Amino acid sequence: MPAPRSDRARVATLDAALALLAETPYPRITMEAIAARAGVSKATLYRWWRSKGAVVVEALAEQNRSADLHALPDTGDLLADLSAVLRAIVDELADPRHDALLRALNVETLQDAELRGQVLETIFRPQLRAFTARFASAREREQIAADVDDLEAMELVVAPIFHRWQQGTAPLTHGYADGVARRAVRGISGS
Amino acid sequence: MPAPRSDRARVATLDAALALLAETPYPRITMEAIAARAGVSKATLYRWWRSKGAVVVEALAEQNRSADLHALPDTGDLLADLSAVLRAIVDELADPRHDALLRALNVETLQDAELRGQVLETIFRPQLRAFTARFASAREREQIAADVDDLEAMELVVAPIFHRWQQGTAPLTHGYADGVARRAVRGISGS
Amino acid sequence: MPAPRSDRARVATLDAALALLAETPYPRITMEAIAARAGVSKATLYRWWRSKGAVVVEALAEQNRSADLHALPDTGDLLADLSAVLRAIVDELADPRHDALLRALNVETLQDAELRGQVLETIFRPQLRAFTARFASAREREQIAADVDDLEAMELVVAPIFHRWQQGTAPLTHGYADGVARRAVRGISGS
Amino acid sequence: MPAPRSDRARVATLDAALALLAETPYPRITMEAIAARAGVSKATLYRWWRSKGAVVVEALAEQNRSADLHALPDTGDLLADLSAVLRAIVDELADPRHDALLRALNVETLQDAELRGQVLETIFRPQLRAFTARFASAREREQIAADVDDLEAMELVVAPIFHRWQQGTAPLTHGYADGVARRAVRGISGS
DNA sequence: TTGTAAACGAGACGGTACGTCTCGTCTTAAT
DNA sequence: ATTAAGACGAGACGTACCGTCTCGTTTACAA
Repeated sequence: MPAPRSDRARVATLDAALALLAETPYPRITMEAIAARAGVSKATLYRWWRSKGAVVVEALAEQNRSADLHALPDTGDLLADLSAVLRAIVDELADPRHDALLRALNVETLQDAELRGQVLETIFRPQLRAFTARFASAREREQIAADVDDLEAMELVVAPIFHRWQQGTAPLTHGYADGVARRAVRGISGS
Repeated sequence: MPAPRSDRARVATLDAALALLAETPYPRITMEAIAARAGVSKATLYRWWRSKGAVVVEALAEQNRSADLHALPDTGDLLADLSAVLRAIVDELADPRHDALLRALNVETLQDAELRGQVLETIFRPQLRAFTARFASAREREQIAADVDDLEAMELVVAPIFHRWQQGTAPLTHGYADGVARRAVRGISGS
Repeated sequence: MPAPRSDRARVATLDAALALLAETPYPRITMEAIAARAGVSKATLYRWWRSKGAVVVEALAEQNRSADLHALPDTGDLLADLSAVLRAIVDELADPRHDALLRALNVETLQDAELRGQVLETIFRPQLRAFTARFASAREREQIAADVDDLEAMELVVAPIFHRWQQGTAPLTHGYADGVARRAVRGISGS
Repeated sequence: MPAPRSDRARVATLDAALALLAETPYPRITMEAIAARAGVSKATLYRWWRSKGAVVVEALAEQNRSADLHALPDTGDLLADLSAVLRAIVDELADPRHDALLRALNVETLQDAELRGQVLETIFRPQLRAFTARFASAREREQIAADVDDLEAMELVVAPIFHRWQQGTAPLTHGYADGVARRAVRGISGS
């Protein structure tokens, strides 16, 4: 009998969050600002989201759904394909917009296990599936050891990239992406 | 006649920060609380540190200096040694105290490039040197490919652990540590 | 054709208001709470009453109607009778329940002329009539000057009590009630 | 050693409160608005005053101090003097500005015993002293009964006026003021 | 000059209550 | 028996304040 949840409010909120993320340093974004920008009341915000992080995570998840980035190339050459993927990631991370977004996301998930789970489901999982697909084809060609599962393989491939990005241990270049791909492919290959 | 910077205040501040980190969720720690706990005025705090993050980073750096964790075992068996190291890291990360500390550190460095650099110098660099020492011995035995530098090797080894820890993609076990060590050693090996 | 006003809702609302008045400091009573307590929707509340004050005034008027406090003693001794009445008022005002109720009522009527009129009609007027009856009998005995009307007389009698109650200028005792009665009777007496 | 209370903030706050009282219906005045108008932070407001009412009471007390309305005429004719005073009060209450102020004041004191005490000290007491002075001179002429104290006398005189003002039982005219004065003087007179 | 203590302006926080507004359901009478 | 006006419950919504908190600065005094 009560009025159902307003989809307008929901969409406006997520849009506002994305817009603010694009123009404002993350920690300076406030619930107050999101509410104002969305033309939505704070009461409504807090009714549906626990925190700024929760809004942002859902916004990014939404955005991720529409985008169908989720397919890896399959030329038959695993090393080449992974190199391409890692280079693409490196390029994305070089974009200040994307960089800021990802930092914001990590700041939140570092501190909130529930959001971590949500990100896992809505953002990480689809990407893992893309890797799984590519790995399946590689396994047919016996390019991957039998005792390595898809998650382990994916993490060996991508973790060094994100590590360098996050810690800033050294410049994040295409060259590094190629090196990581080479070492990772060797690492997961059978014999 | 001018009073020089009070070392008492400095030490008290860093101690207070560490104490608070041990008992309070990081985002709820405030400069106010650090000042109160240290018996130091906020003015003094802000005179010497830019932010909560800066205090915390310096406190952890200090702590890191005293501890001499910085040496890897060298039994001649690279895989075994790295497995041991990764297992030790996994154990540390399982400690809620350590877990919270590292999350706090990452939250700050994600958002502040200057702190990132500071952490790099005072915390990461010493650890890298420990790996470098171990890798040098491995290179003599030709267990590491010539075109892999120490930083690249180290990141291949440790990044998957930290990735899984941070993202919570799956449980962080000794078994995973062993697997990562195995794949990474293969990945950086020559021939 | 339309559904008529639901008496159930009306009664439930007024009952809820009285119940809340008995247990909660007035300014902390809310329309929200009245609605919830009465099992009535806020829309219904606002359909029939302009404000919290309007609900409360009607509730008290209702309550006042059932009670037939409205008769003054008539022993022939005007001073004694008025003393008794004023002592009774003093006793009522000493009851925290009654005290709170009357404060709430005054808070509302101070700020809302319409409610003031309503209270005048439903609460004050019946009490005035009781005084009028007693004064009529006094006039027969020529105990009241001809140029003093009933309202003037009543106000001289009761106002000092309410003034002391409201302003807290001094303790509100039976002794004071007697004094006020004595002075007022003298004040309204002929020659 | 600490910074003392800022008099600038205090004065700005009280001024802002008075200004708002002059232009805005009392219940629509908010702490928020007072803070904004005064250029003072809400934290400072709440540091020094418990509530809106507390600010207003102090503001009016301050204003009252500067004004020295506090002296009654003394022509020797008690009735005439009191008539004049009551007429002056009636005139004041007819001024919408003053009316609103006094209603606001009563709304607060009705609900807050502490404020009531404060008003008693800072506003009522000085006025009582003025009456006391006039009554002293009347007592010398034996115009007041010995068993009537000054407070009792004053309340008999002024309460009917304020009662009619507050309850709106009938129009508040000079004629009524004269009548009240006449009855009250008779009521407190000896013989 | 340095440090301490506390007040300050700014403004976000999480939350409450307001009064309005859909919703569907239920209750009347007048068809 | 059907309809339609409208009262009703539930509760979501935008608006506006609440009273508290954090933060970095400032002020005034002490050492």
